[in-house]
Amino acid sequence: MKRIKGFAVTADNIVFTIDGNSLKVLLIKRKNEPFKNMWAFPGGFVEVNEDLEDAAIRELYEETGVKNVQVKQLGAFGDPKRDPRGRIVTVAYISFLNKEKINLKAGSDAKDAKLFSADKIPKLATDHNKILNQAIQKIKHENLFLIISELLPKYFKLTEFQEYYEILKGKKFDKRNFRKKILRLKILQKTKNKGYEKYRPASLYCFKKLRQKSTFILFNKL
Amino acid sequence: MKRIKGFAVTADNIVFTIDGNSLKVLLIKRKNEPFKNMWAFPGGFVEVNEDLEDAAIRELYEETGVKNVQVKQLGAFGDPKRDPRGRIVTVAYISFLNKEKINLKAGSDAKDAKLFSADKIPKLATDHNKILNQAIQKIKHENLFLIISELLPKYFKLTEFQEYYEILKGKKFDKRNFRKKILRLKILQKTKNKGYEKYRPASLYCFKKLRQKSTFILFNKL
DNA sequence: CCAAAAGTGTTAGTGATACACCCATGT
DNA sequence: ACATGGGTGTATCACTAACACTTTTGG
Repeated sequence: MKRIKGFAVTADNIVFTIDGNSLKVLLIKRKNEPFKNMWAFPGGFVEVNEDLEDAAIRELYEETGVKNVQVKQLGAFGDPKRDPRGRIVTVAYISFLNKEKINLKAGSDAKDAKLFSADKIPKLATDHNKILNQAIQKIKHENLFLIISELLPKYFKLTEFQEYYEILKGKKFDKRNFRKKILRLKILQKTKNKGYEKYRPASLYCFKKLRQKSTFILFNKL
Repeated sequence: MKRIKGFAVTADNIVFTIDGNSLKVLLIKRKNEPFKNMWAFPGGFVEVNEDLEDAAIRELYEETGVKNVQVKQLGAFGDPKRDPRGRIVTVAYISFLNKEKINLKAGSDAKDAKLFSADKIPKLATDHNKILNQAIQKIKHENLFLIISELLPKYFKLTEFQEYYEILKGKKFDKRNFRKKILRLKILQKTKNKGYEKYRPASLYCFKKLRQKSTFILFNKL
């Protein structure tokens, strides 16, 4: 483990997905010191000529094979004692992925990659538990519809939409009221497709292509 | 102007206040290269053993004499080309100050310090215009009551509260409806003090000391 | 008594919540 | 025919928005 002179900057990814009926976080098991064998966010050093966000996306790809991700910055974490190698400031990025897109592969820096339920997180490397808590707080106060649109597949049932909403909010909603509320917003489009299942097939919906203005309206509606 | 090897990290302060009838931002005129003589946020290099937030608070004090500030992180900005001296990542912090507390003094790195109306900002050093826009966007989606509580003096008239709210929202509200709404939230306490002015004196209010729970409720009410 | 800001109530509309049954399909 | 999840309407309540006059004070 070599010490670092001056400042170094890392980019870390907090990748959320919904699987089964809970919110999950993608973590990797560290292969190297420091924090060897502990679970941590996928991430790593930003290169000197690389943009912070690009570094996050690159690291995520290298360590987990995940591609084409939209990331959103959570913030910088720079406690002087957060890394024994020296002064390492990390910039954390949040992303949301449909579970189908997560094709777990262990990369260079990771022995193993795994999804953990957000409410059953082990002790993570360095300050990653603190960062994760902040991320979870943040998403609770964000526009859930935008988040859900990233988590859902292209076509989905209203019931699935509601399930995701309930997982993110952490509580149940009345089906009739929920449907009225969503449909009133006119952000969804009913398609002619029907889900094929054991029982009565549901209508499938997709998101309308939004213009600037409607995105803004959405923002204020929760 | 000396070049920097590897990474350096700075902390910048975006200080908002309300003065007259507009939202203002505190800027300093840079004394040194790069961006000499341009307006910029008060800020500077984080020391190797210093926490990011502490650095922001220290720099703000050194450059403007402002003390006892609560700062909130906006995020990290790290375009590789944002500073000609090399790779400098900045972490930006937002704070809100009652105008009385801003006692402008030009410090080591600043020739001059001044409040600018948020809608009349000149071309600033490096990416500071971009950062400021992001800060303004952020506060529009934040809990205005918490922000107003930092901007107002300890005792204030409901009319002042409403003025501040209107400035932050960028529109006018009906006085009767506004008062009903605020008072219904029960976050304010009427005091026995009365403002002394030319005309009919107004009751002065202050914020109740909030417990955890009410802070949370507040959060969801806008 | 005049000027200026403080203070106060009612009504109509809109969105949120609570609540229970029938429908379409596969087996 | 039954089991399962899909789909629908109505009544109440709370909050929002529109709207104008009286009160208190200093000069």
